[in-house]
This record gives sequence, C-alpha cells and structure tokens, in this order.
Amino acid sequence: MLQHKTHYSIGELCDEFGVTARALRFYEDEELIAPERRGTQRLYTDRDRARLAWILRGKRVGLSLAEIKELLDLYDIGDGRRTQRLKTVERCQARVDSLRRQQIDIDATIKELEGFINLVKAQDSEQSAQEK
Amino acid sequence: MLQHKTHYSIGELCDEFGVTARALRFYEDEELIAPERRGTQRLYTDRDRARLAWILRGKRVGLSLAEIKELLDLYDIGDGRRTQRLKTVERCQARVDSLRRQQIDIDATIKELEGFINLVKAQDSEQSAQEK
DNA sequence: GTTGACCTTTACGGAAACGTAAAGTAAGCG
DNA sequence: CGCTTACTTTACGTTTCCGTAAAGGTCAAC
Repeated sequence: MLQHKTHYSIGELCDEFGVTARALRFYEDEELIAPERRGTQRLYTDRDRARLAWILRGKRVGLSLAEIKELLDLYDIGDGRRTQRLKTVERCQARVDSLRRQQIDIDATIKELEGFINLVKAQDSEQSAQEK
Repeated sequence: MLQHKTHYSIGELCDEFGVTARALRFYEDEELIAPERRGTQRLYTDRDRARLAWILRGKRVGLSLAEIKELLDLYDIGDGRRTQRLKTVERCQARVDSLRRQQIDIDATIKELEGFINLVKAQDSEQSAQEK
C-alpha cells in the first residue's frame, strides 16, 4: 500500500507550496500552525500540511492572516458548547457572505476588463483595415 | 431635465463613497486620480468619480493600488500605436485570468466553509436531541 | 469681525506580512 | 576531522495604505 509521508521538514513544505521558511515560521509565530519538534527542528504533520494549504488559499482570496487564524480556530472548536457553536456558525456565515460579495465585484471587474479588451481589439482591426 | 452635478468637493466624494479625505489625497499622490483645482481646493469631475469607483472596486477584489493604477493607465491609452495596444490587451488578459483563478479559490473556500457550517449545525441538532 | 465648517500641506506613526542579514547548531559525508 | 547542507533564533529593514496630529487658509454666516 502506497503510504505518503507523515512528517515533513520545513524545507519540504517550502518546496511543495512555494513559500519561504521565513513565512512558515511567521505563521507559527502568529499561531496559525504549531508543528512538533524533534530537538530544535520543526516536524510538520499532515494536519499542519492541510492547515498550510488552507492558509495559502485564504491568502489568495484576500483574507488576512488574522482572519484565517480565526477560521482555523473555529474549525478546531467543533466541540465547545452550544452558544459557542452558534457563534462559530455565525462567524463562518459572515465570511461566506463577504466572499459572495467579493465574487460579485470580481465578476463586474472581469466583465469591465473584457469589455475594454474587446474595444481595443476592435480598434486594432479597424486600423489594420486602414493600413491596407 | 434632471442633470446631476458635474463637480464634487472632496467632502462630497468622501460621503458618497465612504472613504476619508486622506485616502483620496493619497490616491492623488499616487497618481490614480488628478482632480482639477479651483484655487487650492480640489474639484472632482464625473470622470474622477468613475475612476474612484473603479479604484474602490479594485481594492475590494484584492488589487493593489499599483495594479489598479496600471489598469487605469491602460484605459487611458486606448489610442497609442499597435504594439502598445497589443500589450494593453495582454496585460488586461493576464489580470482577467488571475481574477478567474481567484474566483475558483473563493468558490472552494465558500464550499469548505459551508460544509463546515453544516457539520456544526448537524452536531448541534444532535445535541439538542440528546437534551430532550 | 469672529466663529465655524471645510479645505489645504507637511510629516511622523503604525499595522501587516514578510525579507534579509547575522550568527550559531546538528547531522551526514568523505 | 572538516566541510556542506539544512536548520535554528534574533532582530532590524521594507513595502503598502493610509491614520493622525499640527498648523494654517478660505469663505459664508451670524
């Protein structure tokens, strides 16, 4: 059975995700990941790896590290008591709503850019017609 | 005929768009807008107003002011010569592609968050069933 | 004529997200 | 043993996007 590694060094994760070690250590400082240690070296587990993937995607969609941390923390408190869980759902829902609004803005921006692209292209074929 | 204003003070624009005067002056410093002057006061035209709207939406979708400036500048060089226009199209297209990738990331993030929300909700109704 | 609202410039301050240099440790290899 | 490579910590530097005084100009209203 092909079993993938269960532990990664900082360098391995850097290569895999295309980030610097500095960034990983920074995320650790900010408590977004908490790798184990073998002596002084960091040992990242699959869980850390998954969290890192989450972090990076969060960044790509424009979340701040603080926001990402909040969501990751929420993920970890699936247990907690009732009021706690309701708050969790609330916060997540708010984020979803915000992302939805962002989708709309991005849609509009794409459309505007494409409209402009077509305009410039049209102007271009106009001129190449003149140039005959 | 109802004709809307053709000039706005800095305060009016601030109120309308919910930004500070500091921000508008900063955008001007960075050459994203260039309002006229009546003496020392800034007079924003409809064009400035439209550019500001563009800037703010750009920000909401995660573009830096530098990126926004580049796109706004491209808008202004619809003329230029052929190679110039081709470059314009290229740069715009790259932005569109990047925004498309961002859409995908946002989609995934939303789905993940909603999955988690449902999970927590399920866990919640489970417990309220137990509590009977 | 002075008060108040709104505007101006200049300039220092500050959070976010790392970059980057400095200096040291730990392990494997010939 | 010395060398290399990968790792460590500490700490100051950098960029972006403004916030926040400080100090003053302008113009209408009372």
